[in-house]
Amino acid sequence: MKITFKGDYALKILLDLSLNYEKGLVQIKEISKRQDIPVKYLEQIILILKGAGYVRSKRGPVGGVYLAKPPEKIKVGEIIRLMEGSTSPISCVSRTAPSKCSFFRRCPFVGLWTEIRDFTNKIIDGTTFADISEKVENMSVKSPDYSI
Amino acid sequence: MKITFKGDYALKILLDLSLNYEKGLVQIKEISKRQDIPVKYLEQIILILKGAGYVRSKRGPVGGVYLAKPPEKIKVGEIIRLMEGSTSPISCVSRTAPSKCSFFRRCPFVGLWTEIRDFTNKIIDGTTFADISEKVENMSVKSPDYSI
DNA sequence: TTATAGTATAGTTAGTTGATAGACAATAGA
DNA sequence: TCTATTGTCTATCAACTAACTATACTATAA
Repeated sequence: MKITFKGDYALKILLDLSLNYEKGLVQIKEISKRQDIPVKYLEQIILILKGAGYVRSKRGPVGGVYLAKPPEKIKVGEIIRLMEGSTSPISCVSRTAPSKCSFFRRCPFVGLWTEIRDFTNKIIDGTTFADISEKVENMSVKSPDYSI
Repeated sequence: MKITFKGDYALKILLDLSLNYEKGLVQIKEISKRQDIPVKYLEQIILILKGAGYVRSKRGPVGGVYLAKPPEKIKVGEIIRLMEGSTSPISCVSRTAPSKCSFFRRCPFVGLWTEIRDFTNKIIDGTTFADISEKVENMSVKSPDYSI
């Protein structure tokens, strides 16, 4: 698994929205500033998140975006797969988009890739944005200037 | 960690040389055929492996390439890092080529990336080409047409 | 001397990443 | 209704990477 800026940005956006889940609407501009993401690029990512049902929005003045479901219902893994595709180290062991390899049936490396894939999935699917938010809040107690 | 064709090819090359460790010289052409790797691309990979000290060669007729050290002294992880670079899912937690992130000190995602990085390293550094060769040999007993 | 086999480096093509630009659509409030 | 504000949509682009492909060169055994 490789996380690019796109995936990293998406995670930061969802975390920002999670931390503001009770408040409601948040403006794209604000997220851009807080998370240091180019606003025009951020807009595109928001559209993907909207299309996948994680975010809803309201246009016009006092408009903004907000989470479509509670943070505890959104796994980090879902967002990574949405933005980056398969989490497998190599496509022959991908569950979401497998590719054929003539050696597959008897490839001596497959065991390694499968172990790594399974562990990775366990970690990222075992963490929700509620867990991540909680971490942030715990950090904020100790250092109140936390701004993410 | 993402394994591309380059890395995948390199692993297959080293496995081929490991299986032929006792025999000695192996021609690039032969490896190309057995492992189904474009010969010109394979040559480039061999040069990288040579430069890093894993392979030695002899030119001219009856020339060829061979392993510079025994298979049990070569970890899969070394080759992956040589060909693909860092094994970290994201550069902020890379040990080989770390990058700065303004959120790093208090990023709530870092824990996930670190766990994945450490597990990945454990797997690929805990396996040598002797282990992989052994797997192949065990497979071959059951299905003698194994050609990798 | 010549065929053989590795060495070295420079292209090439297609696709991806990380943006930027600009026109458009909805809506709250004057 | 007009206008400023905010999100929506599509196009474009430069830089980079992956995976080859091409070509000239060097060493060596017979």
